[in-house]
Amino acid sequence: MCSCTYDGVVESNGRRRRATVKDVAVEAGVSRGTVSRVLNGQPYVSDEARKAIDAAIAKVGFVPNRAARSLVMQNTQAIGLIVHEPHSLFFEDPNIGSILLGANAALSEADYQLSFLIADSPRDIDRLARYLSGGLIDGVIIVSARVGDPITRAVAALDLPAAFVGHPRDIGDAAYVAIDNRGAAREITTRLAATGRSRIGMIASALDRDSGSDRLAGFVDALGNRFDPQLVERVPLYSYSDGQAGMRTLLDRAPDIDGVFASSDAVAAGAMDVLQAAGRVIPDDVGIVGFDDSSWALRCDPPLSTVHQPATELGRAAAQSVLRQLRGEDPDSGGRVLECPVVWRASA
Amino acid sequence: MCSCTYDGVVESNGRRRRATVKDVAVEAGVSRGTVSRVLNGQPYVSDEARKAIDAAIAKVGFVPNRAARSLVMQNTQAIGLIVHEPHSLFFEDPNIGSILLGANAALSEADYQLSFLIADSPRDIDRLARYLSGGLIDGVIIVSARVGDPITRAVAALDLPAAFVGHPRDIGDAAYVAIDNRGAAREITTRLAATGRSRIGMIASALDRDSGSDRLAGFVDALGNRFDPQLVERVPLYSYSDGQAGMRTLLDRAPDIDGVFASSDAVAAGAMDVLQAAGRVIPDDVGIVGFDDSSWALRCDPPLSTVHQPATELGRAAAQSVLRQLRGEDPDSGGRVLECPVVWRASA
DNA sequence: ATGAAAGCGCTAACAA
DNA sequence: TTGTTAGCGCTTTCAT
Repeated sequence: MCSCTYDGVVESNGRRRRATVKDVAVEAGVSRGTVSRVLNGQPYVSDEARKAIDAAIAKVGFVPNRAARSLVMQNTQAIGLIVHEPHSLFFEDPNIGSILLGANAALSEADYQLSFLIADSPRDIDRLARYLSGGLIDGVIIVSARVGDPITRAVAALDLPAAFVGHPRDIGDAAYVAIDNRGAAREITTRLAATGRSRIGMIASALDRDSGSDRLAGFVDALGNRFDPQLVERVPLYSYSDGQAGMRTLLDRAPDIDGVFASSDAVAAGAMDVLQAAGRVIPDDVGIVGFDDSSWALRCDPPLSTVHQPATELGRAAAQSVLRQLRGEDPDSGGRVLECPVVWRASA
Repeated sequence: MCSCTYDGVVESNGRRRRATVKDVAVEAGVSRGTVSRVLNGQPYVSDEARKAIDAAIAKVGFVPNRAARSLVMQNTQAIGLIVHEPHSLFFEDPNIGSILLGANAALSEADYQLSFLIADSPRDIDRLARYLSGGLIDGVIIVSARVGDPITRAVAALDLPAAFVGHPRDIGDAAYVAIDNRGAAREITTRLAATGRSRIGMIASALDRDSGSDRLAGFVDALGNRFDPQLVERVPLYSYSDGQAGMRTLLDRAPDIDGVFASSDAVAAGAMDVLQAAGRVIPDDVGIVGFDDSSWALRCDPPLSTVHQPATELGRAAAQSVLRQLRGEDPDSGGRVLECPVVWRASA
């Protein structure tokens, strides 16, 4: 139960008004400077004054005006998180929620407010650029940027403290937190091959992003000279329906396929449904693995072998990187790469 | 391609600094007042001055400081959207993304920034209350509040312009935008019954929220005296796994069940998987319907009959309500209830 | 049509 | 230890 009163102060004309430092000062019988010192936990305040001020704050229900403080401090204690995902797609991405939560947790500890900013239309991007440069935000976390992203450019132009989740190639030496998509893809493909498969294909998505192209590269790495380009099908999105479509094509082109690396769990789920509808038994006839370790993986039957993404940690680390930059600490010297273990289940 | 330069202004000591109205004024050879008038599109500015100022703005790369403007205007052109969902659960809710997008679209048109605020822990709620009262936000949209929610109380205490998505019973005459959960539940249950089912059960979730209890009430309405309490199973969440659990219990208790109203599509998907695993054929042996018309519905096999929620519209309408309140227009006289048509597919 | 000047609420430098 | 004062960058009277 919160006992806070947001009473404000009654003016001579009878209207209520939000209390200001001045009201507190008058009520406590001290100066505004002293009130400010208490507010900011600075030393050189007598116990007596501090007590009087605390009482006065409670009495008039004072809450500092952040805009005023921002104006003088040149900071806002708020950090933006931009997801540059087209349209409503970002809710299909199982990681974004966790990234958001991880970032929020880290910022919350440092008493920063997370502001989730949506870039849903060109107009949004414009407004966003203005917002970023308007000084309402001290730093920014950028998720799922592409190479050549206008948001990336705007942030660079503003040199706003920023951290990327993922690693587009054109962010210079900006901070980023990523996973080793290529290494993980290589590892899970190798394991899939080790289950005795000889005709392994891939449904590759989102090749315009580092995550997508890296997963494909890892797949190629793992197969080495056994790699057959015929067994790779490219689709636009990490989605269930693109998984279905990709699998249909692959099945047409190579009915003898006995292993599939799907670029995400959602893609794997779509592929699995198509395979099963075509009478294939998983994992007996075809082994299949995904990527993300999202809720899709457990909904599959049999449950999906996949790569676990530390999404919460990605968000948390990105937030911490921004906070560190804000404190003027070492700029993380580039980026951090987080572990993403393979989770082996029954689908392969 | 954006030609904006965020150059700022070079100081005597050589360091770059963000340009201010004063810099623009000097550059254009006018006063700050005139610059401000141009910035705010006010009349009584000569074409000559306006042209000089526009040029100066471009030259020095001026972007207004929102904090300063907020301080004097007492508003921020930003509106918060609070989702009070425990933990990471809010990304499981298929509607929240659309609500977010709808709200963003409406606010974007009015040149407001949407700030998505997360209430993930008690500490968050505290910080949130401070944030709301800190004047960084002009109004707020509140999603999935429960009765007695501390956020609701804080907002009421601040009398911040607010609109609820959904209709908790204790929000007084605050604005809200909702669907008629009870009516829709009644309608879809009636239709399910009309397919010739005689032993119809329900998996009821989230009874601590208006949406959950209303759906149950509608179910009871529809069945009238044919209602059998034995056929209702209560589970905590609108989730796939709670759907599975609920269906197992129901199947144990009433093996002759031939119709199921699941309180959400995710619940229905869980229930459907359990039914099929138990050898029931859908819709021949058991008819099943859901609620939400989310991506779950199409992922089911056979696809799910369900109630379409106009989630985007809910977000948009809530945003518009807040904007109207901000403009001092009629406070919407309580709430709006949006249509939610039944979508009939193959599962029943 | 425009300039000068007074604040919005807060912090910080300087005096005392 | 405390009070005084000068801004932060902007808008907005009130003169002119």
